[in-house]
Amino acid sequence: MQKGSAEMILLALLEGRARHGYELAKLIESQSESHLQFHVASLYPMLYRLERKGLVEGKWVEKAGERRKRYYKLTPAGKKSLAEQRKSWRVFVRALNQLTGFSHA
Amino acid sequence: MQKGSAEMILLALLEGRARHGYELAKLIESQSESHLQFHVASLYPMLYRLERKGLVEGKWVEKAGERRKRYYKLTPAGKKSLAEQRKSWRVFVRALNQLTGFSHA
DNA sequence: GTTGATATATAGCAGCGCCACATATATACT
DNA sequence: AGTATATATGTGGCGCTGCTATATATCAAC
Repeated sequence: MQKGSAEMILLALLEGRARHGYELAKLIESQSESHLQFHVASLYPMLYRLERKGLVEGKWVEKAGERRKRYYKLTPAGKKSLAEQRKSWRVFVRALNQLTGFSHA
Repeated sequence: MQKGSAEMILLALLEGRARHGYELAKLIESQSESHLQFHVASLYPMLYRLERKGLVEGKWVEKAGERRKRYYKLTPAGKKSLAEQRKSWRVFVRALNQLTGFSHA
């Protein structure tokens, strides 16, 4: 997995709605047909980091007959950061393509 | 700049012909219109790493009236590694696109 | 003769993601 | 009742990658 992109992916997945850690991991693995997978153990520290940076906000949710879960959602700062990361991602891919002829198709 | 991609870029640039460190840095900066730039100081350690891993091979070249330069070229292992990295890069971009709707165009 | 471009080198550091391990609960199988 | 599996979160330690700062040396230009 491409280093440095994990954060961007997490933010993107939280864009639509709040999700909890385990859900994110499963989502990434299934949606990408196991091409991307990052280890659950990496995920939680990453979420803490994002929370510490103010990009996401976590909230404990407890339901009867279920384990407690921590749902994360994007903060305004998180949305802004995601937009910037999307932009620089596009710039990067374009530049890489030009430099090396690496195709994306 | 996307972490983990520097190595791939260097290998790709050495694919055609041998180049020296400073040339690589300038090439990356100019060809990408300064969108990608990595600092000269990062470059040399990276080249040593690639050499230690057997992916490139360095050779000192001395010419009268010029500073000595160290030209690096791809080894067979380097070519193989580049091919693999290109492949997984494509897989990654496709998966990312599917997961997040990130465009590359 | 000093500045700027060319060219290489090293020490130290922070972030990112991995691995191994740990904990706890609900469900399903046997 | 016992056990395995899936769900869900947490932690300590580690290695790689790339950055910053700094150093050295030569050539061209002014």
